[in-house]
Amino acid sequence: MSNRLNMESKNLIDFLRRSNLVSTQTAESIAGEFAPKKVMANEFLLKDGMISDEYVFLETGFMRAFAHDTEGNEVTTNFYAANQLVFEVSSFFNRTRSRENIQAVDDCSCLFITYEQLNKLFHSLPEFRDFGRSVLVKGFSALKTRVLSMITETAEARYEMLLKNNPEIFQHVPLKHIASYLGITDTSLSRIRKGYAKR
Amino acid sequence: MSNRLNMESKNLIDFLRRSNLVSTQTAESIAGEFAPKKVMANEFLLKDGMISDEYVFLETGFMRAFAHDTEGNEVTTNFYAANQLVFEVSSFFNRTRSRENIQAVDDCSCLFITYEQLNKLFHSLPEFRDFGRSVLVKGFSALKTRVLSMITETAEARYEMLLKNNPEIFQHVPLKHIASYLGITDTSLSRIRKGYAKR
DNA sequence: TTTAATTCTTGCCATTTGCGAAGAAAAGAA
DNA sequence: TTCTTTTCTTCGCAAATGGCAAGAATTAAA
Repeated sequence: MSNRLNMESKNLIDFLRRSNLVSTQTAESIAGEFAPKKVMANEFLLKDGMISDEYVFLETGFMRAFAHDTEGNEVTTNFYAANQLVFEVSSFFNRTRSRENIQAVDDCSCLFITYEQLNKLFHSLPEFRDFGRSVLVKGFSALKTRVLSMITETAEARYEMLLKNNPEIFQHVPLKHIASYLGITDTSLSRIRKGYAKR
Repeated sequence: MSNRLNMESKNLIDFLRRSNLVSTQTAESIAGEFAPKKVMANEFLLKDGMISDEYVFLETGFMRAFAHDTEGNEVTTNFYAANQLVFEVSSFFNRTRSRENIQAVDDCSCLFITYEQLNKLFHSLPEFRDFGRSVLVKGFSALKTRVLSMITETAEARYEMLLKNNPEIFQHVPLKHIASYLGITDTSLSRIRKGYAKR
């Protein structure tokens, strides 16, 4: 394997290592299976109706996932910053058509493996299985937190949380996408930002 | 293994089989590891602050999961009917303290294995690994759908969906629990049921 | 640079939902 | 059955949010 490829994999190796579920050596051999891939701004990593076949690590760039509601409006379901995994769990693991789109916001450089490769690695590397499970569980847990905040917090509180915890999102996407992610209209978000609820 | 135990496991075996991921033989040997357990009405299968150590199959009865919001109000996060798995993903797999409670609504009879047993089975039975992954992925996907419906649908539409798809819930728990699950107050739910939005 | 498209803000008004409280209804306990 | 507790409904009012539309601001394209 070329030195250059090693350099490219460094972030992925670190990402694998940080889980504390895989050894350095295993992390390196896992990362060695990943192939590079560029996605230019506005291009789609996944289109609804397609079956996702790529388990993607985002090295640089920024992505957004969205679905369409019954009236055809875009509803943002997720944002992805660098050094994160980007894939649609349901389509990828169930081999079903995705209901979501994943689009590059900026030019992105990625590393990916296919479903088949992932399963081979799961089969041969118990550590990677644990890692894969951990990814799912963490995502699950984050989603639960999100449901809870949708139920118990006001839109204003959810906005402030997002601003505090994920300020980078605001540097990459228009407010209307953030609004739909928060479950409100762009009008409401504008009012919230204005601080019209001053007391 | 006693005949009686086999009888008790029948629903679990069917449940495992229906995934199409495990053979009948494997399903039987998996089910053989499960131990029975009763949870009387109002008792807790899991209390917040505890670390969940049981992967539970609910044979008969009905359960409810709930968390507390910042003001201490109960927020229902899930309902569990018979022939379903009942466990808190995050606490169980991450070995962390649960933020949720799971309480028996009626007298329940369950079958369960521990975290350790589950991992042993995962290690020795690839088919069961696939099953376990499928359970996680399905739950993940259902949660996503829920978030989307919270964002794109009115409380009335969410109520009608729940009534249509999960009518059994209404036979087991008071409306206030259903209200908090839908993300509204019991007052609002009452108005929606009244049909005040008649047109 | 000029034009066009997109995004963001604002105002008006309607709708949805919440809050607190009171009473009715139902369920559970004595 | 009678009493007590819980649940459910209803009311008046306030707050949050949406829909529509117009214009301002920003960004992209020509």
